[in-house]
Amino acid sequence: MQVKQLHPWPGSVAEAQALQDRLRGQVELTGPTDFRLVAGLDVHYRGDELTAAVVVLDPGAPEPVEQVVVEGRVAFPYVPGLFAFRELPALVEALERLTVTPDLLVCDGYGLAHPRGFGLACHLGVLTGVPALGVGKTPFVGTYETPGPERGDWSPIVHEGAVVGRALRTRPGVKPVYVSQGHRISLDTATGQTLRLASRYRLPEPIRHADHLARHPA
DNA sequence: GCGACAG
DNA sequence: ATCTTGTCGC
Repeated sequence: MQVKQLHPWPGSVAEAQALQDRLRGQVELTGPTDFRLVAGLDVHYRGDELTAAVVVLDPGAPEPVEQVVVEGRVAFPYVPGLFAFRELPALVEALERLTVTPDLLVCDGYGLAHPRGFGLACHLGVLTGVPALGVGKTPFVGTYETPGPERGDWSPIVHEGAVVGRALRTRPGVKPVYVSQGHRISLDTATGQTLRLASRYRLPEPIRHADHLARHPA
C-alpha cells in the first residue's frame, strides 16, 4: 500500500516532540463505521534489533489475507510519549510491502490518549490516511474508573479535562484494555471495532496475529 | 521538586 | 519490550 513519505527523522527528544505537535493538527476524529480488511500491527524486540509484523484479516475468513515481516533496528531511544519513533520506520516499511490496502489499522499502543495527543496510532493513521485505532494493555495517561465486570463494559479515560479514550472490558472478569482514537475514527466506532475483534481473547485478533508472527517469523 | 510513564 | 517456573482454571 501507499504510505506518505516518512518525515525528516528527529535527532532529539525536542525535535520528536515538535514533530508530534505539528502532525497532531492532521488527525481527524470522525470517519467510516464499517471496515472489511483489518490490519494488526506489532513489533518484537531483541535488544536493539526488532521484527515488525503486519497481518491483514478479513474478519470471518479463516485465513489471513496477507502477512508481512520486516527486520530492523530500534530507531529511537525509549522515551515515554515518543515510543512511536522506535518502531515507525519498520512498521511503515511493512505497510508499504502490503499488496492490499487495509480499511483499518489496529495498533498496539495508544492514539489520542497520549501526553501530546499524538500516539503511535495517530502517527500511523496520518502517514497512511487510513482509519486507525490504538489498543493499550496498560494504563498510560489520564484517569478512569474501573469498568463493570461484563464484556462490553467501559468507562471514559479523562486527560486534562477531555475524554481521550476508554477502558474497555473485552472479556468478563479480565482486566480491561485501553482504547483510543488514532485517525479518521470516532471513539464509539473504535470501541465497537475493538469489541468486535476481541470476541474470544482480551486483545483484538489482528494484534494477536501480528504479535505471534513477530515472535515466530515464518 | 519528585515520581510515574504505551512497548 | 525483555530476563523467567510453576500453577490454577476453562
